Amino acid sequence: MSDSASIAALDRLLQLTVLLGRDMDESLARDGISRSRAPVLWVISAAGPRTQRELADSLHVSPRNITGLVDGLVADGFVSRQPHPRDRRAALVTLTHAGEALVAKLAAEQEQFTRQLFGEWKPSELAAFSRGLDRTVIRLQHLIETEAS
Amino acid sequence: MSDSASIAALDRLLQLTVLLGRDMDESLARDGISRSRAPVLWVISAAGPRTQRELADSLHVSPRNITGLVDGLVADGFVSRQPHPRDRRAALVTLTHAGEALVAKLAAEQEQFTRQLFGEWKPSELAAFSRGLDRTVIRLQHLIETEAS
DNA sequence: TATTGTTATACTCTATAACTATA
DNA sequence: TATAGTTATAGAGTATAACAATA
Repeated sequence: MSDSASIAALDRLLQLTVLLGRDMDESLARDGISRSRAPVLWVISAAGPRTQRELADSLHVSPRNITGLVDGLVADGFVSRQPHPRDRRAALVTLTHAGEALVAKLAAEQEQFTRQLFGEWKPSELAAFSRGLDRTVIRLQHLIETEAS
Repeated sequence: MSDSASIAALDRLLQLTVLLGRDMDESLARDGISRSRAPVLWVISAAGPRTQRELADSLHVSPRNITGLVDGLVADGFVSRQPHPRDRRAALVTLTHAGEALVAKLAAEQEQFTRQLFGEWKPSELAAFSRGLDRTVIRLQHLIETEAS
């Protein structure tokens, strides 16, 4: 039955989601940040200083929520609100030195985690797995879009 | 570089985790339950009536947290607290008829979701992907255990 | 003494709605 | 008028600590 094989695959995927979430939470907690706040840093690190509206759109959360996340990051010294050069309503959320250092640390830890997770795999195995992940992501995005409409 | 291929694989895995979480949240919300409460039903459905202590251990959350989750499930009519036959301190959290119906509905939806996600895959592709998931879960469980010690 | 589950308390994350300052 | 971000308010989920009832 190909059906039961699919169900087993999804079960494992969901299990993996839970384990990955738990591991990430603990790892991030050791670095003094949470799973909700970390993506704020990643977006700014990748795209440069952003307004809170842009962050809210990128992360698919409400503007009010971003206010709270940024408040926390400011209190912990990882970002600062800089005046927007052309719009006095908006603030540009910008990485501090500590924020940049944290992003670098998170990236290094993620690299080490990757090595622990996939280091012993044969290239052909990794390639097949990656193709599977690709297809699943694409399929899932399509499902979400068609559901939303 | 096999290294960059691993990093790309983990990136996709994390992306998949986010998408899967979002989709699950919405799907569960339509059924009138949350991502924190649903696993309570799954455990009871699979293993029979459980004490709150057992649920807390199974789900790796605090007993206090289980009190709140069960309170919500009781209020929504999906479970009831039955007296424990041999321990008057404990209560056995038990599925109601509505709870059993909900679990059946969730299982059916998950099956349909599986078909949408993997239905068009070739058996060989699915098998390779599943093996990859298996290995990743096992490796991750091992990492978590060694970290904890 | 130890365990079960509660009350007390507190924090994070999330949302909607009303409001202020600016565009 | 419209937009950016705030205050006000509310609710879910999470945790620790102190406590009552029972083992």
